[in-house]
Amino acid sequence: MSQQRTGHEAGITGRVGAVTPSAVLGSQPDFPDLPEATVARLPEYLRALHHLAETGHDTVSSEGLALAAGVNSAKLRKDLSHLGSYGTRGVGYDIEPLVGQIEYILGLNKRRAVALVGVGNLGHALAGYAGFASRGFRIAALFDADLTRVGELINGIAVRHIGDIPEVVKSEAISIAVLATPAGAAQAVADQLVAAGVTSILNFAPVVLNLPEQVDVRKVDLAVELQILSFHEHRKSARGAELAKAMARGAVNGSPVATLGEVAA
Amino acid sequence: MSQQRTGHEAGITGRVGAVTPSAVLGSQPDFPDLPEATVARLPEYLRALHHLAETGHDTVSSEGLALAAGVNSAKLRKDLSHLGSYGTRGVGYDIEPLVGQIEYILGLNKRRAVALVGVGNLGHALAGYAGFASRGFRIAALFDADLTRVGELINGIAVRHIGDIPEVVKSEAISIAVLATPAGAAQAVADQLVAAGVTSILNFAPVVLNLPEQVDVRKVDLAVELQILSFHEHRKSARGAELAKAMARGAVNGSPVATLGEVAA
DNA sequence: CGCGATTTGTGCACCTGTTCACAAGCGCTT
DNA sequence: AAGCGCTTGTGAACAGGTGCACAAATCGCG
Ligand SMILES: NC(=O)c1ccc[n+]([C@@H]2O[C@H](COP(=O)([O-])OP(=O)(O)OC[C@H]3O[C@@H](n4cnc5c(N)ncnc54)[C@H](O)[C@@H]3O)[C@@H](O)[C@H]2O)c1
Ligand SMILES: NC(=O)c1ccc[n+]([C@@H]2O[C@H](COP(=O)([O-])OP(=O)(O)OC[C@H]3O[C@@H](n4cnc5c(N)ncnc54)[C@H](O)[C@@H]3O)[C@@H](O)[C@H]2O)c1
Repeated sequence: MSQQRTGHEAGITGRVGAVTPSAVLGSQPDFPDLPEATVARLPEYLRALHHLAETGHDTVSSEGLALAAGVNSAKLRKDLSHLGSYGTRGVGYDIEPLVGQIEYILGLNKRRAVALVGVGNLGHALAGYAGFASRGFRIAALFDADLTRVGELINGIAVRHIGDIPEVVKSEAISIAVLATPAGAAQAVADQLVAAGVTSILNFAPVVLNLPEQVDVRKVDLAVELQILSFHEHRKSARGAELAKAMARGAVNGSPVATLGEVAA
Repeated sequence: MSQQRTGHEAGITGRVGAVTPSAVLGSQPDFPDLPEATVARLPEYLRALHHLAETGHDTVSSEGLALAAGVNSAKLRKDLSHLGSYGTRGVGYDIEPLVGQIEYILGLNKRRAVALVGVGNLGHALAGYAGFASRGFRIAALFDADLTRVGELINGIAVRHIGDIPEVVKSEAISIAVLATPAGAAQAVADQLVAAGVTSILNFAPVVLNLPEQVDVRKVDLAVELQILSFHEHRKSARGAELAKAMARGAVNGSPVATLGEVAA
C-alpha cells in the first residue's frame, strides 16, 4: 500500500486559522489559514526535505517530493500553494527556503520546550529518543509521581516530582507536554498540567482526556493502530475465503469466467 | 479541545470493503463495507465499552458512549448502524453483544500473533507493554540484528536474529509486524518481513516505506505529532499577538468596541 | 529570440465524511 | 390499551478533502 496511513483520520474539521477572533484579524499574510489535513502532512514534507537536503539536493519537483513523502503530487502542490509560492514552474521547489517556510509555519524556529510526565517503561524510551532533539524539541523536564524515581538522571536530565509541575512549567515556559502515565492517572495529571499553563498535550495513555476547549490534545494508541491493522487482516482473509468459495461455485457451475463477467457487468 | 485527534487525517479514501474482487462477492452480510473513518473509530468505542462493562454497566446510550469515546453522538450512531442494529430505541445499546460484534469485525476473536523487530530503546518498551496482550494481541516473536542482543529474554520471550524471520513468521503464522528499527534499516527489514509473509506493518521509524499494494502500513511518528501541536501553539500565540495589536489599534482610535463590532458585521 | 520541454498552481468535479433534525420504535406508566 | 418520554437509525444538506487536467510560467537550447 503506497499511500500510507499516518494517524488522525477522525474528527478533523474546519480550517485551522478560522478561530474565534478571526473576524478582527482576517487571515494574516504571515499566518495563512491552513486546512487541518495540510497541517498534518507538513511534518512529513519537512522530514523528506531534510533528507533530500542531506543527500545533496538543492531543488526537488512536486513529483519527487511527493514520492519521498508518500502522497500524490497534486495534493502536495496544493498543500504547498497554501504556504505561498515557493516553486518555480519548469524547475521545482528550492529546498532551503521551503524548509524555512515550513519550519516557520510549524513554529519550529525556536526550539520548543517539552515536558514528559510518567517516566516508566515507555517514558524512559521517549526520554532517550534522539529524534526529539533533532526535530525541533527540547525535553525541558521529566516528571514522575514515584518518589523512588525522582532524582534519577535520564539522558542528563533529572526526574522531578509532579508536585513541581507548576513551578517548572512556568520557569521553563513549557507549553507542550507528553503524557506517559498509566491510564488511571492521566486525567488528573493532564488537569495539573493545564492548570500550570500547558496548552498542548500528546497523550499515550488509552483514555479520552476531558480538557478545556483551548487545549490541543493528540492521542497515540498502539493498540488502536494494531486493531485497525487487524481489521484489514480480517477483511483480507474474509474476502479471500469468499473469493475461493465463489470460484468453487463457478467451477462447479461449469463456466466460472462467464459468471464473473456477468456479475461484474 | 473535547474533540480529540487520534491519528491518520491524511490519505484516507474509499470504502474499505470495495476491493478488487467485490463484484463477485457483493458486500457480505457478515462483513459489511465500512467507511475507513468508521474503522478507525471502532477501537476507541471498544475500549470505552470495555471500560463501561468493567464499571458495571449493561447498556449505554449513544450519548453516553460518545462521551466516553470522545466523539459526537450522531457520528457514533451512524458508525454503529454500519455494523447492523445493536441498539434498542428508547433504551440504548446492549454492551455485551456490541463488544462481541466490534471484536468480530476487528478480527479480534482469535488473538493475533505479532512480531516486533528492533529491540532497542523503544522496542524494549513495546515488548514489555501489557496493553498489547490485554487488547487482543500476542507478541509471538522479537527480532534484532544485533548479535549481542540475540538470546536476551524480554518478558519471557527470547530475542531472535532477523535471519530467522522467514522461519518464525511461517511457523507462528504471523501476519502483523511492528517495526522499531532505526530509519536506515526500516525499508530493508520491511522487505524481509513482507517476503516472509507479513501483510500488515506498524512502522515507528520516520521513513516512508515502499511496499506492495496489498500490504497495509500504518505509521506512528512522535515528532510529527509534536510538530502538529507546535503548529497549533504557534497559531495560538500569533493570533494572540495580532489580537492584542488589533485591540491596541482600536483603543488608540478611541472606539475599540465599535471597531470590533463593525469589522465583525 | 523564439520554441519546446518541463513543472507549477489551480479550477472543477467528485467523493467521503460530518452533522442536523426528525420519524420510527421501544418500554414504562397509568 | 393508549399515551408519553426517551433513544435509535437515517435522509438530506453541508463541509472538507482529493485528484484530474490544463493553462500559465519558466528554463534551456538551438
Ligand atoms: N509501554 C508501551 O510500549 C506503551 C505503548 C503504548 C501506550 N502505553 C501507555 O503509556 C502509559 C505508560 O506505559 P508504561 O508501560 O510506561 O507504564 P509504566 O507503569 O511502566 O510507567 C508509568 C509511569 O508513570 C508513573 N506515574 C504513575 N502515576 C503517576 C502520576 N500520577 N503522575 C506522574 N507519574 C505517574 C509511574 O511511576 C511510572 O513511572 C500507559 O498509559 C500505557 O498504556 C505504553
Ligand atoms: N525511542 C523512542 O522513543 C522513539 C520514538 C519515536 C520513534 N522512534 C523510532 O523508532 C526507531 C527505534 O528507536 P530506538 O530509540 O529504539 O532506537 P535504538 O537504536 O535504541 O534501537 C534500534 C534497534 O534496532 C536494531 N536494529 C538495527 N538494525 C536492524 C536491522 N536491520 N534489523 C533488525 N534490528 C535492527 C538495533 O540493534 C537496536 O536494537 C527509530 O527509527 C526511531 O526513530 C523512537
